[in-house]
Formats: sequence, C-alpha cells, structure tokens
Amino acid sequence: MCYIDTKTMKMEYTYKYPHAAITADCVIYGFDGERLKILLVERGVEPCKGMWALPGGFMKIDETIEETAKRELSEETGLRNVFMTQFKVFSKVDRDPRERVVTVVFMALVRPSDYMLVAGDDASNALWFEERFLPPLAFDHEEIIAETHRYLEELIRLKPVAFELLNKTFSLGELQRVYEEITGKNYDRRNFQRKAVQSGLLTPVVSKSECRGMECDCDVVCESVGSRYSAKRPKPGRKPNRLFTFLKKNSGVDGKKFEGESRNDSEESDASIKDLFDF
Amino acid sequence: MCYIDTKTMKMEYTYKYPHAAITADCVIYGFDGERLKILLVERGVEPCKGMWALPGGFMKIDETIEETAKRELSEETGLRNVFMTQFKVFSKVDRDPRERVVTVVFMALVRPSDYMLVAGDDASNALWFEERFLPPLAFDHEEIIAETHRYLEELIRLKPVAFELLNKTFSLGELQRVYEEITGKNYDRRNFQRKAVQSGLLTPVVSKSECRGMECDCDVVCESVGSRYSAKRPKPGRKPNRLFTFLKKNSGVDGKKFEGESRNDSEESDASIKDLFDF
DNA sequence: TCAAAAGTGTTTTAAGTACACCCATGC
DNA sequence: GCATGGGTGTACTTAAAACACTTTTGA
Repeated sequence: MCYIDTKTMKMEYTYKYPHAAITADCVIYGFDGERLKILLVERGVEPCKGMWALPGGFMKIDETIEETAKRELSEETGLRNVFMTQFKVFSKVDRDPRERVVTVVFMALVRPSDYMLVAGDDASNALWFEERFLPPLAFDHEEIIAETHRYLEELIRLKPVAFELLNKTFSLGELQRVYEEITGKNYDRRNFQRKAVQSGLLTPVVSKSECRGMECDCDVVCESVGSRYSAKRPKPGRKPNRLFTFLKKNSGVDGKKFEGESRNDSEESDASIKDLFDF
Repeated sequence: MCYIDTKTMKMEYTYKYPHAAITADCVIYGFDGERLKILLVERGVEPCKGMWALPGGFMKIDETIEETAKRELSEETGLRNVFMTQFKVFSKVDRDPRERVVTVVFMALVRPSDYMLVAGDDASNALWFEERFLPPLAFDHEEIIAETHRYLEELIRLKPVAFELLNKTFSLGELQRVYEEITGKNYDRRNFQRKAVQSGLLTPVVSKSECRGMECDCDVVCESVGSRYSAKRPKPGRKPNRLFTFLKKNSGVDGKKFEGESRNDSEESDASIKDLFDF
C-alpha cells in the first residue's frame, strides 16, 4: 500500500479504490459575558488563503477522529481540556477544491478563563469573532456553523453544557445570559433562577470570608468573590452576591454523543436536567 | 493521483499521505408489534466471513456519505425511502483488520409494511434479529448498536420519530408499545393516550365505511380497519377501535441531525413534541 | 364465560408562568 | 438621586401522575 517514489524519494500511499481525505473541524464557542463568540483561524495556505476558517486539519492514520480534533484544537489555538463533542459529518463532494475531503465537525465550548488565554496569545493566528458578525469563511464553514448553532441550541435545553461556557463559579445572571444569547429568547429572571436552583445541578459557592464562622456544608472550592471580578468582566456593572458552581465535571473529548450525561444517573436527575433547560 | 498499474492494468490511486477508507453503516430498527428488531446481513467475504454485521459499505468518491448509506441500504436489504438520520462517526484505529476504516453510522427506522418486504425477500441475506438476542457481530458493530440504541432512546423523547416504526395508521396501543420497547419502561395507558392526542401531532383515521354519512374532516387517506389486521399482526389480540396517523411526513435521508424537525415550526409546536415524548 | 385489551374521567400534585417590590452599587 | 442590576415571594394556570370501572372481542 505504501511505496517510495523513486524520483522524489518520498513515501506514497496507493489504494485500489479512490480514498477521500478525512478532517476534523472544530466550531469553538466562547462567551465573554455578553456575546457568543466563535474562534476562527486565518488560513495561511491555499486554498482560501487569507480567509478565516474553522480550526481543523487532516486525521493522521494512527489516531481517532476525536484525537485529531483535540490535537488540531491544541495546535491551532492553544486550547486544551475544553468541552468537546462530535456533531456531524459534512461530505459534499465539492466542498474542498484540492481533493475529496470529508470532515467530522466537533463543537467545543470554552470558559472565559481559557478564552482570555487564547485572545491574548499573539503567537497564534486565532481570533474570536462575534457569532453574528462573522467574516466570509472558507469552504462550507458558514453552513457548518449555522447547523452547529442549531445543534448547540438544542443541546443546552437537554444537557447541562451551558456551564462549559462559564467559569467554574458564576452568577445566575451570567448563566441566564448564556441561554438568552444562544436561544435568542428572553427569560423571566425570577423563574429562571428558581428553576436553575431547583434543578439540583448547582451548588452555591461561599466566599472565604463568609465561610469562616458560618455553617459551610458546601464541598466545593471556596473562592473570594472580589477577586473574580478584578479584571475579567467586560462590563463590571454591579457585583453579584450569589455565586454558584456546577456539580458534575465534564471536560475533554470522549466521543460520546452527549458529553454531559452519564447513563448511570437516576431518572430523577435526568428529568431535572431537561426541565431546567427547557424554558 | 491515479495511475494505471502496468502489471495488472488496473487503476491505482496514490496519495502523499495515508488515507483512511470511509464507510457508512446502518443500524436499521424495525418493530413487529411486540419487539424491537435490528436488520443484519451475513458477511459473505473476509474478514469476519459468516458473521452477522450492520449493512453498509465504502463511500464512492463521487457521492456524499448520506448517498452511500442510502445506496448500501437499498443494495443490501432492498429498503428504500425509510427514515434515516446520521448518528455518529466511529474511528478506532484497529476497528477493521484490512485497513484503516472510519465509519459514519446512520440510524434507520422501518415501518412494519416495509419490514415484511425485507423479511420475505429470500434473495437477500438480510435477517431481522430481536435487539435483545443478537448474534455475535463483526468488527465493532456491537458497540455501535449499543450506542445507537441510547441515541434512539433520547431521540424518541424529543422528536416524533417513533411513528416511523409504525405503519401510516396505527393505534395508540401500538405507539405505546414502541415507546415501552425502546425505553424499557412502562407507561400509564390513559396518561399516554391523553398526551399523545393532546400533542396535536396525530389525526384520527376513520374507516371507509364509517366515513360515509358522517362528518369527516380528516384530510388523510381513509383506510379500512379490517384489512390492516388480516395477516400482519403477530398477536391479533383485540381489534383496536381508534386508529391514528401522524401529521408530518419525514422520510428519506437528508443529512439533518434531527430528521423529524423543521426549524420553521412555531415554538408551541416544538414544545408539544417535547412534552409528548418525555414520559 | 372468562381473560385480555381498549375505552373513558377525576382528583391530586407539581411545575410553569406572570408579576411587584425592595436593596445595593456606581455614576 | 437615579439608573442599573440583583435579591426575594405569591397567585394563577397548566400539565403530570395516580388511579377504577366498563366494554369489546377471541379463545
């Protein structure tokens, strides 16, 4: 199957039937407190040189497609250990002018803390764009993003993945803004908060100072309220009083369709997830 | 990229980098009135010759992966125009001993009327198996089926796809058995029926004889009640009185993640779908 | 006539929805 | 002091869940 080209002395790979190339592309969402953003990279080579595109690249012959997605994400944006889940295959025959390329699209969700790392890394050609004002994109990436957004919109109603767009601790207002930004709807603040708390998926986080001397039965890392709001929030506004954290941890690529779910959960827990996120 | 081998006089396809092969495999569900079944084919060639496997095959270079799935389904089982939706990519490095093969798994749902066609076609090596008693399967197909079942279980709660496992007209009892078979749970018959009817997704079908002389505002094909139950039902039991049909038509492969949904529907309609199928 | 399946309705309980007031902060 | 954002509670409406009896049909 593989030979050395006697002229160029390079390896060649030969098959009886034509083979398409396989790539993994990543639709990477971030949330800056106000707007949903997408991380794009500028193409340095033809085709579509100079255009913006989804981070991604060719699958190596000895890695799974999930490993490809993870590797390309790391190589092109520096991001690691973010939530990532397989979405869908795009396989139009003419979607890449070079050769037949079938791409497996992954969706990644990035926390603001990681978000800042990417934005500040000027060694990278990756840049965050507001999802509503994207530049012209290479290949069929506009279509991919449109479909991925619909998928994200469905997913946050069913699985607790919206937390992956927030820091480990967050206010309920921040959570609500994520939902509103993704779905394009507005929710009643009081109903949203009640449902979020009643879901049982959140635990209040008490600041270190408040922790002392009071009954503190939370098993999560306590964190100073003040410190979080020193330099991160784009619009400081008013300091929120109540911070929460998400109970389950779900990060990294694992190839499951729905990352945020463990099938061993009780039925009650699964129902509460659904009810919480379907406003 | 493609040359003629001077020894064998056959075409060869050469690439600078190794390319994996791409296949489409179909997990095809059927429902015989009692049990959920899966359609398998017996492998006639190595590897895994003689074992049972999911219908599927290699993508041609000039077809989308959806077209591959559709073509293989037709070639290997004779089925056409069934509900089919893309599920997930499986890409373990060693999942096929011949070469590196990445497979895109599709899920298909087959109506009993089509079901009978396949079962009676002895020119085909396809056979229906009860999902709970499958034979040993080739490659990683057992793992694929396990994951696809979980996907189906989630999908029927969210989208009205269970109808695709029933004939155009069906009783509410049949619908309930589909849900119970897939989810493994039992539902209260009265609550199930009320929710199903209230969802607005079903229309009662009146038999031809009853149609005459009475107010018949249904726009669906009227069908004799008696004829449907002549030879099809495995356990005749008691003849149901009320038959229904599903309002929307969703068949064929189209590549959307969720086949049964049109994004232009009103929010109200979408909510009712969700509520109906989450028992 | 008996067993099995299908038709029907009510009550209780939980959740969704709509809505108003007060408080703290920063400008 | 005023606009903004955040905290809290209640009444109303709707849907879910639990539950029993009757009727039809085939064996």
